[in-house]
Amino acid sequence: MAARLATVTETPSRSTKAEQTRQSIIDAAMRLFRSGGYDQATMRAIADEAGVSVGNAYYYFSSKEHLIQAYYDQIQHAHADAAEIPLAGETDFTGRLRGVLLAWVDVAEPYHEFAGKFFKNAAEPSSPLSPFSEESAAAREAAIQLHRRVVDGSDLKLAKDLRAELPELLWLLQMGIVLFWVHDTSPGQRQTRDLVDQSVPIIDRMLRLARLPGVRGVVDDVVGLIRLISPS
Amino acid sequence: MAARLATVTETPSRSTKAEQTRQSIIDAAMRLFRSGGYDQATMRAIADEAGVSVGNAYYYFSSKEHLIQAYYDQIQHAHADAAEIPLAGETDFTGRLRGVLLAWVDVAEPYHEFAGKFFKNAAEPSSPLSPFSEESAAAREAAIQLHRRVVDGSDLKLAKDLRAELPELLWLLQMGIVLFWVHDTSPGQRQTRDLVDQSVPIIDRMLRLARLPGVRGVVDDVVGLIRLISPS
DNA sequence: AGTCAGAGTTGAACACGTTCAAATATCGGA
DNA sequence: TCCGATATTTGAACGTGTTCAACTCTGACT
Repeated sequence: MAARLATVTETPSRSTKAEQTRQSIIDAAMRLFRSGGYDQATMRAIADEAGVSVGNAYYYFSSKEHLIQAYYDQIQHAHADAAEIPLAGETDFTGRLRGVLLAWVDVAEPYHEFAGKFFKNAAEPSSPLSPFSEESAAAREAAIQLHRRVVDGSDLKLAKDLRAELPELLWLLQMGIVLFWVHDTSPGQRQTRDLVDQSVPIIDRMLRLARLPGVRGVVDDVVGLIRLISPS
Repeated sequence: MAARLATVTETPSRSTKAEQTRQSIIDAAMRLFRSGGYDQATMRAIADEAGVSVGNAYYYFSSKEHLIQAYYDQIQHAHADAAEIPLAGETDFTGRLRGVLLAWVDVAEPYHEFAGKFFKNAAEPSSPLSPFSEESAAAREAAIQLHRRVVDGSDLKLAKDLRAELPELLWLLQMGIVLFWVHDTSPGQRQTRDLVDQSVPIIDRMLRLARLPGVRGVVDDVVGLIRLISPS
């Protein structure tokens, strides 16, 4: 920490004292979540680790959940980065989708033990951590945007309105996979990876089927239904 | 409460002191959950209302979650009862499914405010309240059995293996509806009722489609996948 | 009737997330 | 340079779910 002592002449405009405190609290929380899991990372321990008082931590984060949200955002960003690899090198729809979904499993793996506790809080409808909440709108939109790139960069042939709605459907698929993943206790979350491997080709075949005359009507209805229930 | 004093000569074999205490704790919890919502129903308040000490409540229920499970079971039973009406009077598949799903919304309505908090606890994978947990196996099996009756008593024509798996799929549908319902803040949960009304005909049409030659293969794969991931 | 192991019961104590009145630090303007 | 308003920081205190050593009661056996 001694190495951190400020080169005083540097303009402090970009990192005021307050910003430093805020960041040190996030950093301390990260360290404790990683090393000791969720239960060890009490607000008192986080404050201690950051070298501030409990009340001060609450000055910057109005609840423990808001502090955890930083963790959540970090996974999102790491996923977006990791997803670049399959998105850059693939044009096949199944390859792109599989790549993006498995990238999430890879990125999230270190957080798996922690995820159960996170998930618990995220499940409460009134929680800002809920994937359907107002506060998560930005993160949700970013995730949907990622799936839009999966679709747009692929050679998939689809009806216009289904193509427009597909990213949101793929996001719902991802939520389902996350739900499974949270409950997956197999080493390395192998079962979730198997689920992805098996789901993707099925999705692909269903989408091809959607062009059949008899099927098309039902698909339109499903799209209409999703549009009805999706948060927006 | 004075009216409760025991007619002493009665054989106490069926309700020992312990059983009475246990029941009075459940009853007190029910009363407080109903009147004051989840936050008011602290373990101390429950114990007070039941006329026992906090520690005693924990002697019978190893956590607040286990106490809540009694609540959960009560909804299940009420749903099973309410579902008898549509199950007795309908042979049309859509009518039966719609009736059973709406019966759930009706039965669960008084618990809606409470459900968010319950849901939060149920979401944690390690929680006994999780619908996928070991402890919930009995309740889960009962719910699937209910959907088996929806299918068996209907005039639905289906391939054998899909028919065998359909109750479990319908249970998953119900879990999805519950997820939506928890987030549904519309008065009387009207949006959830609309969702049921619109979903059921779509499900019906999809099942009819499943007999088409080109579609059948995908359906088989989906069934295989569900079989892979379902808890059992 | 007397005994005693175990069931049942108690309430103080613990650690947690959170709040808040009070203390202190910061910084632009006189 | 000093002032005052505002931003930041403190730690004791609250109510929560949960634990536990100690206590009382019950009922089966001598």
